Amino acid sequence: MSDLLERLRGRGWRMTAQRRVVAEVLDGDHVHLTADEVHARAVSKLPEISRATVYNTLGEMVTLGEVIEVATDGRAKRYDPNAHRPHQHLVCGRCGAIRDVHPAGDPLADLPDTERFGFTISNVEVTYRGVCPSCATTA
Amino acid sequence: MSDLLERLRGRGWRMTAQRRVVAEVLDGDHVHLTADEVHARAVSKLPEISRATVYNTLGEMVTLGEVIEVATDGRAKRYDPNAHRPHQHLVCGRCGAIRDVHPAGDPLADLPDTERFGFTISNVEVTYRGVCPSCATTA
DNA sequence: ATCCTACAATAGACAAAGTCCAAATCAAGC
DNA sequence: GCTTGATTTGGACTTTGTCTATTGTAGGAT
Repeated sequence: MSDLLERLRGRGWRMTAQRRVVAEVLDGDHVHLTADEVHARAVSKLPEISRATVYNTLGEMVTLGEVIEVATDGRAKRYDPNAHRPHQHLVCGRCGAIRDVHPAGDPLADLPDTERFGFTISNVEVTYRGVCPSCATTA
Repeated sequence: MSDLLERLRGRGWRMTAQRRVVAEVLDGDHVHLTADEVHARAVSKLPEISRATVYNTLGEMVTLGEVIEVATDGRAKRYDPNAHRPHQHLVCGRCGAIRDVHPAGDPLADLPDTERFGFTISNVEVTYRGVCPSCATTA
């Protein structure tokens, strides 16, 4: 289960109770928590953990490339532990629900050289926006 | 030149000095200012304009569909006046520069039904990330 | 041209999300 | 079990954005 924790340990990451709890809370599929949500859940397992530590830890996991930061709504950033399976996101504009999706095709190939302005492109983020089934029925 | 202003006027938008200034500041190609940047520029044309008014005005322009809100970095939202020419964004991870780009193909068509989870999808946002030429030379 | 009135602008308090720092604590190698 | 450098902590601070009560004004009516 806890792949994330294993990966981090395997990189010689110094292990502390706080880091373990953050990794446990964040691990899983279709998980896209904000820093505050991570903190709230972490507190229930380790009451004295501070907000600063949660922010630090999430930032380190992002730097290590084990977690991806997604900005789906211009509010709080969300953290996606599924960094090793390339995927995109499908977001409900009403309730904010997020699903991981796997489109066919390669969006990078769709961008002609003339449209690259000399940039060295390293990745592409695709966000599909719409309304989820349960919001759709609630008019 | 000021297409944005024209479009707004044409919709019966009540015109005030403040709204005119915001529209003028925001108009153009490859423009992606934050609300505070818009405010700063607006102040230089109309010193007594307030931050709240800039936020209100930008929000209204978004609601009217004349301006698009883009969240490229999880920090401040940026405002893109180019709402009537469908396009995507190319972002430099170092300096934050943003260019409008026009990829070939339709990313929506790339998402199979089985990956739509019953959502009604209304639009797709593609963000290419990389390093711009001038940041690349500055090692 | 002037008057009305609903809509718009303002200042400033407030809130949410995140960063920074100096001091205290602790994991892990010896 | 020490030592030490990495980690955690709490709280102040910053940035970004929202809300509200009050004042101002655009534009139609007269």
